[in-house]
Amino acid sequence: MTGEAPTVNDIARVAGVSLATVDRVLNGRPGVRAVTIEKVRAAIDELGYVRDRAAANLARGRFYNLLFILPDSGDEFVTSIEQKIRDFTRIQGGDRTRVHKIRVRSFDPKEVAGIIGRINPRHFHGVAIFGPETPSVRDAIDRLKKNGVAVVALVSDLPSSARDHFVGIDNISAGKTAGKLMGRFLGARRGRVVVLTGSRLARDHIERRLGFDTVMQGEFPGLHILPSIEAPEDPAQLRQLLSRVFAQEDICAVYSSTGDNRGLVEFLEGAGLGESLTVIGHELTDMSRNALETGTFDAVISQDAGHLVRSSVRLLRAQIDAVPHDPWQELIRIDIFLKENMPSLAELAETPGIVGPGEDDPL
Amino acid sequence: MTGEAPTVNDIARVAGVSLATVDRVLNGRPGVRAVTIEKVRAAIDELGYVRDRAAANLARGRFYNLLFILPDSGDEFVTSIEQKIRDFTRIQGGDRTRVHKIRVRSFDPKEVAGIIGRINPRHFHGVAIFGPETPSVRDAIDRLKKNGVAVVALVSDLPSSARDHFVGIDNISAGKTAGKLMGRFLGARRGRVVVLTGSRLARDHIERRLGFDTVMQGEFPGLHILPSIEAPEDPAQLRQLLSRVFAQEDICAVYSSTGDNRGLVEFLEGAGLGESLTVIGHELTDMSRNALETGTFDAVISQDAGHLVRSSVRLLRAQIDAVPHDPWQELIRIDIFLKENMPSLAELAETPGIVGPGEDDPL
DNA sequence: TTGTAGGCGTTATCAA
DNA sequence: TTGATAACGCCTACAA
Repeated sequence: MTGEAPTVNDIARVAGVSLATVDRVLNGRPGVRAVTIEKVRAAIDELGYVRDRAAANLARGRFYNLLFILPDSGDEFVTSIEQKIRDFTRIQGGDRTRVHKIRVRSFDPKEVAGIIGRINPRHFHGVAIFGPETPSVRDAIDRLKKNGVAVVALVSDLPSSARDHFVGIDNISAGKTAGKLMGRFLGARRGRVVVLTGSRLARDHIERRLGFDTVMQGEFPGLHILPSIEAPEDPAQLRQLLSRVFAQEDICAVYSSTGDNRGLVEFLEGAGLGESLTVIGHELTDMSRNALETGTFDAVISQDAGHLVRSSVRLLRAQIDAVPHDPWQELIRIDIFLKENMPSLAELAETPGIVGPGEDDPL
Repeated sequence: MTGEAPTVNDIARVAGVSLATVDRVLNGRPGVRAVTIEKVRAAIDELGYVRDRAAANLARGRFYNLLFILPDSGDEFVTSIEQKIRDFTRIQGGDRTRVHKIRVRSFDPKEVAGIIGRINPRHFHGVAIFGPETPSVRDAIDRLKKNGVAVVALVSDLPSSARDHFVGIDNISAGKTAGKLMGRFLGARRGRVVVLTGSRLARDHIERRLGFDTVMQGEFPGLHILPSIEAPEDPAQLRQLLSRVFAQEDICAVYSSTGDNRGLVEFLEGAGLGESLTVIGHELTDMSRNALETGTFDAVISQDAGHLVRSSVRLLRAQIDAVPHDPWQELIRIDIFLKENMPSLAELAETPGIVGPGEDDPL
């Protein structure tokens, strides 16, 4: 039951060949007779051999150099992704994975394509891209892939490209979820609904709006959805804009599909509007967490930034090594947070916490 | 930038000592002069050394033998945890971690304590326990801990014991979440609410009920919560019982705090009641997923079984190695699923999927 | 108190 | 087509 795991040596012995031959079979290298391959195979099956990947990486001297390309905005959500990349490095440091990041002028297709084009395939083995879906970006990704670099699209999918995976949520469903929740929360109430979208040239916001509208029109015809407002990134500008919008009568709800909640929350709390309206935002950030706490927000639709980062890393590594992954683990969930189920920071404080390499123990 | 990572050899060279001395300092072993320790420390800092834990484990020949103790019920939720343990083994096989599991007569304190007491600390380095909180269980855990075995409480906390961590959700908050959602979904409607609880002698169900009641009484006084019904595990029995309960007038909602939705869903669909009632259940299982799809369930409060398993394993390993963990990653979220944000099986099918050790490549 | 040498499981470089 | 043999980064006898 506790018997030590079989190793290549065991296989070699059982198959009556040398280590080198076993290795050739294991790694599908040429120069082995079919008969010999069969002998080795048989031994592998018989012993139930499973390769020790850590030892393999050690011997190979393999390092995983990964790059995250993120939009260069002050957006709370993007900032939290950056933070999680740092956390990852701190915790997982020393597992032969190095994660770098670069910020690119907010969804500027030329810039993004340029950066991708300049990636040295000998240096970076995998890239996670949070960027716009344009022909130039697509072509740059396809060239990267041709050069053997693993690629995942982050947050906003790039389905027309050759990216290996998409790491993020289905934004149409996220929009539908927001819509359903809003409709049910409002119940029999009728009125106008303000919708705020991001200024990004990205699929994610368009898709959220689409999903939201689908549900609202289909299931809650009593609510009147106003035309989308493209939210400026500067919180102060947004506040001004909102005060004009709220001059209208009969507004009963707000749906913000952006990942930046600063301007909206500041406006609502300043105007004392939060309590009376049904407000649903995106991404659990400091601002939205607070807004849930005070009752300004009724719900937040979110995707876990830490999960996005770790999932990207795992998928890139799996792609590089051509090994399988667990799709359930990599599926990013569309989180719904109410005040009641919001993960509290206090909860985390009770645990040992993320400690650095320790004064006397650089593990 | 890509410079190879520093190794013990580099430290030895820079500090002007031997590998063995470096190792002694790294592992805090005795027999090194303070001056030497300082030299080594300095070299470590200077080079920014981070230990390669995989190599360390390889050298040590370390294996992690972990044991999951689960209640022996046909419960869908427990079954899904078992499944995730198998998935973990399949995917993570070969990372020097062996996960075993044992089923214990459903929440029988004597049995559980007996099993825990019989664990050989030389064989198992870590144990995850999903069991009842009784003095005998607590004492058995405390003895285990004294023998140097890492212990986590799974799903249902054992706070009075010496367990190292709790892996699961805050069930009071989960109950509150269900209550809030139900209250808001019902809006102005009034009526009676049926509550189903598990037959387990466990904290989790008591806590859920507590949280649920708190919110209902505090925020939705128009709803009348009926006394809890302890649901029998046999679906057929539960159906019978429910048909008697539903003879009452004016029932507008059902909250089931169990993780087994078979009997309830079968009853509701059989009686054609799903659509008109507001129904909230726990745990995303085949049954509840289906019930969301058809509209029988309005929402499901859940905790990710895969996350529970992986988190337990990571925490046990971190405890065994005395290394830090990422509390954000280990925090189990209280998931809310509506039909709209339910992870679909189809979504997973598009990916490569969990493949076995492959015919020609036992990686 | 310190150092040397060998080994963990795998891969890679030779030579046979 | 095969097999010795030396790495990889770390740990652990045992020797000095």
